[in-house]
Amino acid sequence: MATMQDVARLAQVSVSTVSYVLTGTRPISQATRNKVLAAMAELDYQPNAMARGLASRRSRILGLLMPMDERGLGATETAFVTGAAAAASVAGYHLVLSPVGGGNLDDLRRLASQRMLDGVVLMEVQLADERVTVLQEAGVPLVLIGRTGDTSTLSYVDIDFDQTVREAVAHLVGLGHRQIVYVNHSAATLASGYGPALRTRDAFTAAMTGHGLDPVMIAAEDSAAGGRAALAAAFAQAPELTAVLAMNETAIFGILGELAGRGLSVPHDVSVVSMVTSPQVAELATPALTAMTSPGSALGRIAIEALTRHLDGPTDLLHQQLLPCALEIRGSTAAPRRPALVTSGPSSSDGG
Amino acid sequence: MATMQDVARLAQVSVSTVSYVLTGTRPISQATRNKVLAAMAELDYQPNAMARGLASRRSRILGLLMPMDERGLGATETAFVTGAAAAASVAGYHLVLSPVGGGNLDDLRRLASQRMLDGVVLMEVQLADERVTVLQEAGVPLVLIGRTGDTSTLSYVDIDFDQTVREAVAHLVGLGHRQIVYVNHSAATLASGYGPALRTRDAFTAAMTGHGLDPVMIAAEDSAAGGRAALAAAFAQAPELTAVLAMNETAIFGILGELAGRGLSVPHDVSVVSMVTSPQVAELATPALTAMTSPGSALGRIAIEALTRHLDGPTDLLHQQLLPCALEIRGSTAAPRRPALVTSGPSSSDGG
DNA sequence: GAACCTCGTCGAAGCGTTTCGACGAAGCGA
DNA sequence: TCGCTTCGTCGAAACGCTTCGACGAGGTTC
Repeated sequence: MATMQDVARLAQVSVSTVSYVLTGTRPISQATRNKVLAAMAELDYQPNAMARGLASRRSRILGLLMPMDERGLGATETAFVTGAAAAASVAGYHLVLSPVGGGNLDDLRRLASQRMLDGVVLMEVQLADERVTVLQEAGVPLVLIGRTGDTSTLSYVDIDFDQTVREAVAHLVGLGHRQIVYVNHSAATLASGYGPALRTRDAFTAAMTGHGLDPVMIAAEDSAAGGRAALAAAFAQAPELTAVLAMNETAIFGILGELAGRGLSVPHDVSVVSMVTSPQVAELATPALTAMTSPGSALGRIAIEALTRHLDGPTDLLHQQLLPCALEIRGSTAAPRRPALVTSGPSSSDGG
Repeated sequence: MATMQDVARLAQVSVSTVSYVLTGTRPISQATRNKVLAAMAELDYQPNAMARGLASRRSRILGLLMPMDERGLGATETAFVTGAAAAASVAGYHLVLSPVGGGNLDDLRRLASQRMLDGVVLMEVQLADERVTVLQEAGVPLVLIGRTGDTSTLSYVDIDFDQTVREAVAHLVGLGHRQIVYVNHSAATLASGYGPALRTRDAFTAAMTGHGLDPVMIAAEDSAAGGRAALAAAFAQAPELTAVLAMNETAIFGILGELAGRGLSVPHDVSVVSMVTSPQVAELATPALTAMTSPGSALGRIAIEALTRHLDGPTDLLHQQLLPCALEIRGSTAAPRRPALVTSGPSSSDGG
C-alpha cells in the first residue's frame, strides 16, 4: 500500500504537489506532472478513500435508498439501480445501496449523520415520506425517484403517469375498445398514499372521461390471487369489458390465469395492457404482453446526474423531470371481437 | 456536527476516554461512561465514519459484488441481498452493493485497493472467476455465494444442488413419474462454466440413474421462447414425458405457455417442478408452481456472518457450507394420468 | 512495608489526505 | 529598472478519530 508520501519521495516533489496532480485543484507543470504520474504507476499507487474523505469532507459515496421488501425488486427497480450505478461510476462516485425501509428511520438518521454519504437518491417515495424529512434535517443532498405530495423544494425524476396512462388508453380506444377496466394496486396501497397508484387512478379517470367513456377501476392485492379476484370484480362491474389495463405487475399473472380459466382468449376476447413494466416481465406471459415500458435505467441515471451536478457545482437549481413510459405493442392487444357500440368519437369499426 | 472533542469537553474527560466508551477497547468506570453518554446524547453526537476509518484502518463497509446484467435480479437474488444487508446491519457494518460485472475488472481492482471495503461477498461466482484472483491479490477478505472449481482456499456458502435435485426427482418419482425431463440453462451458460448449471446437470443424472431412470436434459435459452423451444425438444427426445423439472426460471413461463398451447394441462398431463425459485415467482404461475424454494436470505445472511466473524476475530478458519432448497408443493405436480410402466423400484401405482 | 499488579484515565502521536498561506521565479507594463 | 501580477511549488496545519505508552491510585502478595 503505497501512500502519497512514497509517491512524493520517488518523484522528488512535495506531498501537496502530488495531491494537486491528482485532484487538479492547482496548476502543475507538465514536467512535474509526468514525474508524479510515473511514480504513481511505478508504485501502483491508489489513494486511500478514508483519508481523502476525512480531509476533503466528501466521501464520494452516494446512497441509493430502496425499501427492499419481501417481494423483492422487479426488473423495473433493477433497471433504476443499474442506471444509477453506471451514472455514478461515470461521475467518479461509488453507489451504496441501502435497504432502508419504512421502519428503521433511526438507521437512516445514523447513516445520514455519519458523513459517509455525499448525497442520496430515494426510491419508492410516498406522497408523505418521513425519510425525506430525516435527510433534509441531516442536510444531505437529495434527489427522489418518484414524488412527494409537495414537490416545491425537492429535486425529483419520476414517471409521467398521466401521459403513460393516456397513451395506454388511447391505444386501446384506437383498437375499438370502449369498456376498459383499470387494475390498480391494493386499496391499502392507495390508502397509504403511494404516488403511482394515486396518480394513475386520476389519470385513468381523466383519460377515459376524455374519450367519453366510463372509468372503472379495481384495486387488487399484489398477488396472483389478487389478480384473479380483481378480474372477477371487473366482470361484475363491467360485464361487457373487452380490455384490461393493469398497473399491478404481480396481479397481472393472476388476471391472465383467470381469463384462461374462463375460456377467454387474450387478445381476442380480452386485450391486456400492462403498465410500467419491463420487457423481461412482459415477455414472460403467453402471449407476450403489450406494455408501457418504464424508462427504468434512464430514471436512475438522470437522478444520479442531477445529484452529482448539484454536488460538484453547487447550483441551487432543482431538477424536476417526468419521463413517460413507452408503448410496446406485443401480443396481448387487438381489436375487440365484438366492438362495443360506438357512442362517440371517430373510433374505427374494423375487427370481427 | 459535534465532534469527539466537543463531547470530551462537555463531559470533562479526555478525547481518548470518549473513544474508549464508544469502542469498548479499554475499561471505563460506570460513572465516567455515564457522563460521556450523557454528553453524547446532549450534543446528538455521531462519529465521523471517515475519521474512524482512517484512524482504525477499517471502514466497516462490506461489499456485495453482484453482476447486474440486463435481465435484473430475480426474487432469489434479491433475497440474498436483503439477507446480507440485515446481517451486516446487525454486525455493525454497512453494505455496499457494487454492480461489478465481468468486464470491469479494473474497477474492481481499484475498489479493492482503495481500502474502502473491509471485506467482500461475491455473488454469481463462475467456476473460474477472475474476480476472486483480483480480490485475493488485493488482500481483501472474501466469501463467495456459490463456488469456484477449486474451493480449497476459499470460504463459501452455496446451494446444495445435489440434494435439491435429488429431492425434486424423488418427489416426482414418488408420485409415479418415470419420464422426467430436466430443463437447464442455455448451452452457452453451461459452456461458460456456470456452477449451478453444471452441478444440477450432474446431480440430475445421478438422481435419475439412482432410480433406474433415463436422465434427459435440455438446455434452454433464458427466455419464454427458449422455454417453448425446450419443451418441443423435450417431447422430441422423450415423447412419453409426464414431468418437467426446470432450473431456468425464465424459460419456465414459456414451458407453461407451450403446454397450454398443446392442450396439455398442468399438473394432470404434465407435472412441473421449478428449481431454486422464490415463492413469489412460483405464485405467479397458474397453477402455482411446486418448487424448490431457494434459501436466499439465509445464504446472504450466512455469508455476511462468516465474513464479519473473520474480520472481527481473525480466525483463519474457512467457512464452507451448503444449504438445500426446500420442496414446497403447490399446484403444478400430481400423479401422472397414465403412469408409465413400472420398470423398477417400488413406486406406487395409484393415480389414473 | 516494599514490590508488584491492575484499573481507569490522560496526552500525544499517528492515520493519509486536502488545502491554505507563502514564496521564489518569471513575465509584463510603465 | 521597479513594482505587479501570475505560475508552480512547498511546508505545515488541519480533518476527527484510534491507539499506545505512561502514570497515579488502590489492591495484593509475601
